[in-house]
Amino acid sequence: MPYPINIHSFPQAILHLDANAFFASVEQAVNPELMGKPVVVGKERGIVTAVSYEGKALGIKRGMTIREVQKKFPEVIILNSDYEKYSLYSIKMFDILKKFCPIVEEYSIDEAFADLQGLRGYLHQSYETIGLNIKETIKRALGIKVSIGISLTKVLAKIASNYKKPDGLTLISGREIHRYLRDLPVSEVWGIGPQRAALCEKLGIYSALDLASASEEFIRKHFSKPVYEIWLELRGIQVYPVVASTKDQYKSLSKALSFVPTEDKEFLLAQLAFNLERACFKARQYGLLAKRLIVFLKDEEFQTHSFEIKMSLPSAYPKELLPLLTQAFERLYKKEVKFRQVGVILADLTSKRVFQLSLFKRDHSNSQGCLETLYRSVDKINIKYGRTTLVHGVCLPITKEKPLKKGSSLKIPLLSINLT
DNA sequence: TCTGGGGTCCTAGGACCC
DNA sequence: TCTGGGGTCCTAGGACCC
Repeated sequence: MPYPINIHSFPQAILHLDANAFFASVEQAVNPELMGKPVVVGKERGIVTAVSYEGKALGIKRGMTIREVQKKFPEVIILNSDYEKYSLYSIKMFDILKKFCPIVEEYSIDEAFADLQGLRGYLHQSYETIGLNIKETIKRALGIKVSIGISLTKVLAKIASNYKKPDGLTLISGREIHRYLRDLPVSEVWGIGPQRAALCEKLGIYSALDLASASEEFIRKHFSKPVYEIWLELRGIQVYPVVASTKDQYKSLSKALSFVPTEDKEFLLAQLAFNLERACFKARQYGLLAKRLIVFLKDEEFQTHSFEIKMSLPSAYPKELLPLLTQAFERLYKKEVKFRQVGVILADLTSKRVFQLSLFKRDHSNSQGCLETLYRSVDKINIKYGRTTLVHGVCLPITKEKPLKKGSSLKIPLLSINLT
């Protein structure tokens, strides 16, 4: 396939790799019988989380209910999602990419950026050849098709990888940028969401080229910093570096659940407490402790109301955090307002090991040590018998009448204990 | 004591992404 | 996709301090 591109005009180059319909592709790769057939993942949630290209061709989209798919397309193969399997494939895929270019940023489970600058000379290959080799190696080793885009900046590389979707390879050189931006709606540029797109339209900017051609003065006058940076990237000026790092370190960690809007105070607090349990559980699994706790409620108009509490000692233990959660909730709750979602964020996360080695040296005689021991046992039981076997009593009213939104399946705790 | 200007830090809320 | 869940980063405004 010809790529009529002057690859010698690259002063710098960034590659974006995007696995196509990743979860469904992995399932097809694992089970060759599924190859070429419409496959849908997300059975356990009742909602389509991923669709193979054969399924997309039928008109199946993300977010559809599984029931609807079964009814309309009985031939479709419907599977539970298996994150561990996908993570494994993700790691293998990125490992291959790293063999070609050492500087790789794992952006999400199925996307990565790589800095190609200087590699052309080093590998004695054109960027196009490098891209093709990466694609072929991944296809051969893993049975997965990916799309690759190569251009001057991250934003342009994103546009390039998106240009030809299943199994594509697109290079955008400096002198060709305008050709790719001309027919691209500004709302499809990475970083331009509904709000910024609406502002663009108001200012007479419709295509990505309109945005890129605006003057610096105009951009600075009407837009915020992120849009200014996108503007630079569209013009081929690198703003966002490729940060080589594995994406396994969280800066924050959150849990939230939506329900039919209610002002039931006991119910809302129970939901919050349950979210806190889940967030803390996850933090403990990663060996993390939080220095800040943020509690938020979303009202019927989708406005969020949040309150932040700083902990004197980092924690991932509901026993310690529940009183703080309750305080925060009291400040945010208004009895005349209905809320549709509540959640917690654990922020300023630090590694448990580092914290303990420096301060406590695994001393179990202090309260933190006791809590850690206690929760280690709780976690063992919950892992063995289900995540909500042991929870704090305050969570129990989540089982109250409030019907949950479609598709959500909340497991009801078997047992609650008062951890003292 | 008042006025003014300017810097930094913090926090609640927004916007966006996958 | 009339809006699910889990992340990151930015910003406006207040508090506080010279």
